[in-house]
Amino acid sequence: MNAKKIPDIIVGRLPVYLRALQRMADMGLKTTSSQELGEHVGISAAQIRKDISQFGEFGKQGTGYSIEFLLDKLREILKVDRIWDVVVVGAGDVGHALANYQGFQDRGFRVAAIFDNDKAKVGQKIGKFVVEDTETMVEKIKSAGIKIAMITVPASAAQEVADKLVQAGVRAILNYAPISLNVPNNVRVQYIDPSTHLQRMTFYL
Amino acid sequence: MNAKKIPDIIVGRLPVYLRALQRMADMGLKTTSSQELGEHVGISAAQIRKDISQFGEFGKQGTGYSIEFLLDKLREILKVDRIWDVVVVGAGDVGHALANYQGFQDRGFRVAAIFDNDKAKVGQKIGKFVVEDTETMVEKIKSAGIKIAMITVPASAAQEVADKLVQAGVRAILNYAPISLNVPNNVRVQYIDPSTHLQRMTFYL
DNA sequence: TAGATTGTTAATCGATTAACAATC
DNA sequence: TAGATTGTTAATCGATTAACAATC
Repeated sequence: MNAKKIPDIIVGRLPVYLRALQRMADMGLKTTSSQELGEHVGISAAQIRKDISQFGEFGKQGTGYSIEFLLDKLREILKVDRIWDVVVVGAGDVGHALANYQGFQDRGFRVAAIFDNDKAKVGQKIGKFVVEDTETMVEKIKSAGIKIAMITVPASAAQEVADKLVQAGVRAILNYAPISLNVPNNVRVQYIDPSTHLQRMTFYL
Repeated sequence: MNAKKIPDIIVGRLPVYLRALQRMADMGLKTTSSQELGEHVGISAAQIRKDISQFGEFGKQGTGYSIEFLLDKLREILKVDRIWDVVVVGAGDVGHALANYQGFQDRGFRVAAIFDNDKAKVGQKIGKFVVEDTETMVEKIKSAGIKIAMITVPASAAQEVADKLVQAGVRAILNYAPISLNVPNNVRVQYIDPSTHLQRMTFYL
């Protein structure tokens, strides 16, 4: 489908462009240039043009890019021109925050369920969700065809949860547990670990 | 101090090595090799040796690296051989989760205060913290000499908060608001946006 | 000693930037 | 038309990998 192989690093920048364009659209802007978009996201104009041109000729010489058109194209490329169901595993503070998070709206995602293995938590209400038992998780994910999960359990349990998710057919994992996960090649993992992110900056202090 | 300029991309991998080594130490292991460490974090052995060798000769031919020794060195390099005070701005669900987060322990950080501009939230208790008024923030950060902040306010308020933080002397910002921040060159920003992270993976689904 | 593994060099690979013809 | 900005090429820059002498 994608003629040439798109480098990972380019795919990684597209959501940033998408977010900035969405913001411009919200502000009522109609068109932008690689120059202007670059200033917003801190990336050179040349690189933005190169990145976007991997997927087609979406701009016009002299006038730049139609924001709405480019938004549509980027959503299509990133496959967020639809709504993906996502499950949360772990009903602690982070799981709680994610279940209530309004920021998935309009970005292509919707929390579908939240699981925990603690019987004391199972059955509890979190926002509009009822915490479900991890024991039923694989079956539920399989039958619902869910492909995306977020792990918010302690590090000690994270690999085990990841194994179950993979078994259930999940293909993309957002991991909040502070540990590197071992998954098959066809499964993607993204890591969110505040301490790790902070440690990337203390070097420069 | 650092003889040659260390590339950003290398600095970014060090916290991942640190985390894996900490885990190995917790498991009671004494030594490791670039090979073994690489398998844990999904990075080639050659790259790990190259990265580490930027800072000194920390290994021994034939036997590899002493985990404790390498931990000490990495903590020193990343400047997390001390405890950094960090402030949280925004007392919503994410701010709440961060204020209670146990994962900063032993990673070099400690939440020192949490601020919000909503008078209804000011004075409320969150774990062991009392939410403080954003109006007092700049003064407090300055007098405490705090250099690190986490922003968990809505996107619409994030740039304004960032400006205040910079004014207060903050040099490292972990931004949970879904927006690119504009800050001076001497201030670092790391971004945590679950939707953006998820969108990096949907491309491959 | 024999085996293992580092630190480093050189080769390869990939990403970014600069520049500009094409064209709206 | 004149001015602006794209898409693309070639040049540059930087990162990764492979290989191996050094040595524990």
